[in-house]
Amino acid sequence: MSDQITITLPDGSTRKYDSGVTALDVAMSISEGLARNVLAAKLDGEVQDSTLPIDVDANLQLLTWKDDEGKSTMWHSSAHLMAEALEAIYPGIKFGIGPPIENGFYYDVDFGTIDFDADNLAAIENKMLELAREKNTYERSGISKEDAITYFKEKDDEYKLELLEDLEDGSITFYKQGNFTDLCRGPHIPNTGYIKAAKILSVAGAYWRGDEKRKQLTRLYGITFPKQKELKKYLELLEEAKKRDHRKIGKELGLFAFSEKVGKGLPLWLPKGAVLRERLESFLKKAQVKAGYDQVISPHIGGKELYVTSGHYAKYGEDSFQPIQTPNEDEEFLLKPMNCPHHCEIYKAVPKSYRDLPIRFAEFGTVYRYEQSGELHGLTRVRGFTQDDAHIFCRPDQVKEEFAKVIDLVYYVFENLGFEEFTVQVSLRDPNNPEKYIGSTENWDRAEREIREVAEEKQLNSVVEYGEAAFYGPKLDFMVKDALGRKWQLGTIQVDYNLPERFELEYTGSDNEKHRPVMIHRAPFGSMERFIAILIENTAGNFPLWLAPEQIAILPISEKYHEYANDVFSQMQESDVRGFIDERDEKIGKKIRDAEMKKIPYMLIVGEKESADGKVSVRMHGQGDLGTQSVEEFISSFGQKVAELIGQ
RNA sequence: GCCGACGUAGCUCAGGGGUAGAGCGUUUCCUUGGUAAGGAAGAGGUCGCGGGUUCAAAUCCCGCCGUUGGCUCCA
Repeated sequence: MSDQITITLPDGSTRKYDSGVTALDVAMSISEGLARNVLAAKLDGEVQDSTLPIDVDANLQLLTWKDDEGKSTMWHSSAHLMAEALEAIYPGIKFGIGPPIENGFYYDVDFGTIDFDADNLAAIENKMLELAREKNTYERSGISKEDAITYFKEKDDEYKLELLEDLEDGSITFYKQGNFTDLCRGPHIPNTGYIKAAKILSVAGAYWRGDEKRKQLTRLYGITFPKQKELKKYLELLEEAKKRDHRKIGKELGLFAFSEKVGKGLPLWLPKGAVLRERLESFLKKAQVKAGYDQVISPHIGGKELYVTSGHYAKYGEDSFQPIQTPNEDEEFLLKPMNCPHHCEIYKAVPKSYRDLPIRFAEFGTVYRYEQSGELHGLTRVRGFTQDDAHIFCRPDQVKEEFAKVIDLVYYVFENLGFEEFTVQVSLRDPNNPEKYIGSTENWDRAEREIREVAEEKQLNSVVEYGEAAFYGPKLDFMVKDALGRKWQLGTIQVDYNLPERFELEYTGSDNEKHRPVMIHRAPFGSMERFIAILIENTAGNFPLWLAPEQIAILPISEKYHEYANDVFSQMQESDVRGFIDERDEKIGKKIRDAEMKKIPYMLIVGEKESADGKVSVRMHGQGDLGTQSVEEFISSFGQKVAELIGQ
């Protein structure tokens, strides 16, 4: 072993150390402050404990709280700390897994017969901090599989024993801090003292190994910080996020509602919500006309055979709304869960030539799916929703071009609605579960290849997810996060070779032979319900002018100016400006406050001065007084603003 | 569907074994006021629904319904 090794730091500089130096030593040699903040080390790209000796030349990055990997190391260690605290309070409990996650960490716990008090999380937090103050080191040790099994047998922890089954002897490590020892690959922070603030965020059930047939453990979600102040900031951020929740804003602004009598998961659109939705539909319809789509309309139900043919019945029939009976006992209809089978039949209604393709059938089609009750969530997961659906029927040689055009359309939609943060996900088959999918392997391979190629040609920054495909074809999904950080699929584009086969779709080629078209399913919004939910959370209810259900509020100073206010209002209505007059017997300050709370883009104040000069005082939401304008001036500038945003 | 929590006036919420409270909203009256809450009076609830315990249940227990945090699922 050489006595000296060379450490290369991220800035390219090199330093020489004695072999066996630790990352922490290196940090110390740079500055004591740095050493205090080092949570883990990245050695030649591999994250590891900062306290491990280094005995070869290496690239070293010191990970702190500023690095995602630093954070996740600390949260991983925090999961162990929470487990230690839990074990101290509830001796005899068993542990599943306890990984770091995007915001914090969790640990799955089997409390057995112990009565776990979910209302007293503060006791756990306090215990964690008490243990943290002991600055116990996280001690890593290699252990033989046999000894590891013995340890957990003694502890009677069947979960850890099951995890051990999958591990190779010789690669097993334990980490011990204070009184808690865990099977763990690491890495960990040097000691518990780095954890200065802890919060248990929620308690939930979670199936062991994600399998609903197995035991449900109690999952405790938590988060920790190196400073108390940061925890406070994080909790404030969470509070802010909750204020943007579409369920809250939807109620406040009177956009939508639910009714027990109508049924859960079946949203009711109130007048203002309906305007918002109608505006979005017009916007997309217009873009679709330009992109060569034809609007079609199909009924809300379809004969059972339609779905037997499509394969939806075999796949989802059992778990769906059950077939609708008619007085004629042999007849059964299903509430449509998808528009594609109907669109296939529309395609078949008229014989097609290769010259007709591509054909693009678009429909805002309302579909019904019996989602599991526990899954329902505001407008993002419902049982009845409207897809901005379209199906493109094209020749095999047109697939990629058509697919690319749809991507452009999705980007057009997202850009105009200010959706900047989204991820593009290529959703492919689960290679371990081929029975989940219909159709030939060749067709699947082809469809998946085409999607990946287009994604590459379009230079989409996409991630590949296996097992996320639809049962009939792979997808390109556009994913966004809601106010609480949950991921949802909005836009989707799917290549499908299978339904055309099942429905025996054909076109006559230039060779005068019959050929099979390819289908592309696509929905830029995904569903109107989910899209609007995310739009509400993105904008906090401050919709762009062209979408706002109420664009103006006319606020007369007193009753004397109601006549003038009505005069102004009818001029607005003639120019398709949406709004209302606040004729309540209230002072102007009150009317302004209420209009501000309702997030109405423009308030037009009219009183003595304005009525005398044929003007309005314009006040913009969130901005304040903009001064006076003539009614004509306002209308024309307003019209321009709307035109800029919607292009119509 | 599973585990946990919650359900009181239109909304937001307090209360809690002796048959209900606040603020906002709403209604009426006074006020006619110039850029984020004028004043007064009134109406409004079988405390989600159904059982049980009790002299007495909105309050305690059980079931159901709904909402909700997760898990599983998601055409």
